[in-house]
Amino acid sequence: MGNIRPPIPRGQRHERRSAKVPRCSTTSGWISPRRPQAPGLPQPSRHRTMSSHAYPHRPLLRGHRARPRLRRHHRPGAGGGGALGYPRRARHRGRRRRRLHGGAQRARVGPADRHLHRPAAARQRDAAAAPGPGRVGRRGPSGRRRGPAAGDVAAGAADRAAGGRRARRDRPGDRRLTMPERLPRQSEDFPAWYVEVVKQAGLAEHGYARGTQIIKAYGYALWENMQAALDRRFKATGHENLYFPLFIPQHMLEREAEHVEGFAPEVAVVTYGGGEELDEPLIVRPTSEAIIWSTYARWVQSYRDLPLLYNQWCNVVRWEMRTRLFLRTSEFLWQEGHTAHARAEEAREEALRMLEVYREVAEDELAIPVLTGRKSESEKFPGAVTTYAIEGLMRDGRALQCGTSHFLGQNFARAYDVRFLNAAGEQEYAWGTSWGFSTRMVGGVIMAHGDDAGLRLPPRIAPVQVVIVPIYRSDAERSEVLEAAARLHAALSGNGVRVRVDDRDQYRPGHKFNEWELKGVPIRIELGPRDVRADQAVVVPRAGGGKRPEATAAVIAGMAAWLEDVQRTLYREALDFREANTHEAPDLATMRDGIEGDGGLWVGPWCGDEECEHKVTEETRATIRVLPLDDDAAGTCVVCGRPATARAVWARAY
RNA sequence: CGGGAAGUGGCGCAGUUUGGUUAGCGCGCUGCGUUCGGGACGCAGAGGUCGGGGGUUCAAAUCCCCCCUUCCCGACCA
Repeated sequence: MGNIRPPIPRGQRHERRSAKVPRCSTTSGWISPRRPQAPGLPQPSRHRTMSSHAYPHRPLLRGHRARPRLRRHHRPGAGGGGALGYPRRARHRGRRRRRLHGGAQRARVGPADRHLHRPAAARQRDAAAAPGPGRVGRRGPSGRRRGPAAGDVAAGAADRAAGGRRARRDRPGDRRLTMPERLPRQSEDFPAWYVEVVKQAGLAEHGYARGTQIIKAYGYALWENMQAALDRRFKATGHENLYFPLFIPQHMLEREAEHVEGFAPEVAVVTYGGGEELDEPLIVRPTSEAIIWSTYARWVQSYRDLPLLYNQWCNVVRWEMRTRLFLRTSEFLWQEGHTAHARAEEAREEALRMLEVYREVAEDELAIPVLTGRKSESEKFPGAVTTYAIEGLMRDGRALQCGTSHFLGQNFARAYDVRFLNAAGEQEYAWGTSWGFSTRMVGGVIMAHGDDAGLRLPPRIAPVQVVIVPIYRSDAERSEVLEAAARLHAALSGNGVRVRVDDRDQYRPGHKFNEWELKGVPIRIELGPRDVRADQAVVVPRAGGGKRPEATAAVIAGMAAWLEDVQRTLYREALDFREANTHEAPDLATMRDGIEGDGGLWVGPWCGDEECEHKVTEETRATIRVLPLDDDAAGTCVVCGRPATARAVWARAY
């Protein structure tokens, strides 16, 4: 596959550039080009700043052609930082930059950077010089594209028989695709398969700003079904929804030390609004603990005000280095629950209760088996006492964190002064939890279940559960079949099945079969004249079975159960896959080889020392995904041989 | 931030090395017709600031300079 670009209409690309000066601008990091740095916050240095070229707040930035990047740590005396000190990462990057620039105490790094690289034109010349493979199309002698070449027919048939898709490469070794709707094979190039399936199934495409995404109707419908599954469980466990603002005054975020240190590098800040520089920059929320706990301070006086059990559905922004549709985007959608309690045990129970809600939704609704447990110190949420997580295994052998629930202790209550008078008449800090589940899980569903033909969606969350594809030749047949399809549609949808009739005239049935398989619809019904006459339909589940004719009455009566079969099959296959790819780690070397090979989950005793944890990560690029709660800590650490304090599950993760 | 690849109709690309008629091809799209049980075909059409800005030239998609954007790998990352 070549590069995959967001399909930006040229007109719009142009327009974007010549657009009117925006009323406010967002920059990454705590950067304001004309002002001294706001005190107290560390300066992240690893992110790019949007330049004045792309976002021309011209009146304010005139004369600042160079990138308006200010780096606190280039200044003398900045090393001590504010009261909160530096984030580790910022410090590290700082060292690196000083090397590059000969230690110059520069406040602004301008185009000098650029000269370190080869000019784009030169790079393009180099590329042009390299001979590429010839253009390949699936073309017969007549110049037609379609219609497999003679040799392909047998292969295609064999492929289909095996449940796979027809061979789609013209020559061995040619990785290019001839058609936008053909998918790369999952086994050959998983990342390419992922991007293509997301696009071709109509789930999402790239946005216009770096790392953003446009969630299309089909992808959003999938998310809405996940939302519904979560939301009704939140309500059932006593929570209410509310909404806090997108913008958070900068000072608010600074109060919890670990929290700000964890998030500072990936925060976006608004410094201009209404054409003027703001007195106090506004953070675009990366999460809402700061603003919510600030508010809880006003809401809580006595133990009678507790617990507070709130959730919000919203977007958050985190400036990420590398992004992938759904899995890691600069802006994403999620829910964040925030609760406050009078007693520690109660908060701890709440965190575990919501972890269980996440487990249930992942397994019962998304059909993704997950491991539950707590995170190691280095992986936990900044500001939490304990982070719990559910962790799933994707079909490429990498793990995906599917949801997190945090026991916050009194950390945020102390930072934001949330105190209450207890029954004994004493002032006490409240105990907190927070928990989140995001659109990332759309990516999880894709990667946990998808196959070479495309998505396979669990029926409980599939936007379309059943698609009816009518088949006909003449006009008479057409109306006969479409009438029968409409009757079937009415009957199924009357039973609560999400069903659609694909009556598009411009595509033939075969095309529709492939398209709906790509889109992961759990059950397809083929309905032709022969079926109508026999009062039957052909039923084709996306997972777990072949085609079979069924009497119309049976289709109507049996559909709910068949959908459940698909749901079960997907879960079963995912569970079998996980079990086949979960290994006991006897020692570091075995683990390294295994992870290097097929990936998977590697379980082994761990002494609890961060040094051992880092050593494994250095050697294998795997991290501790979870420390299962119920496992005993028998054995000795796979790294150092000391007695274990926990069993750890290791994997390379998304 | 380091390394690599790329920007030409909606999508995928050719053309750039060696500047020169009117910028091509496939898919998709529109209309009509024939088709329709596993990705149909014919005919006719529509659609392009060659990423942006400068420069060189009689002449620039093509040469030079600057800039922007995207993708991949690494570093980084809840």
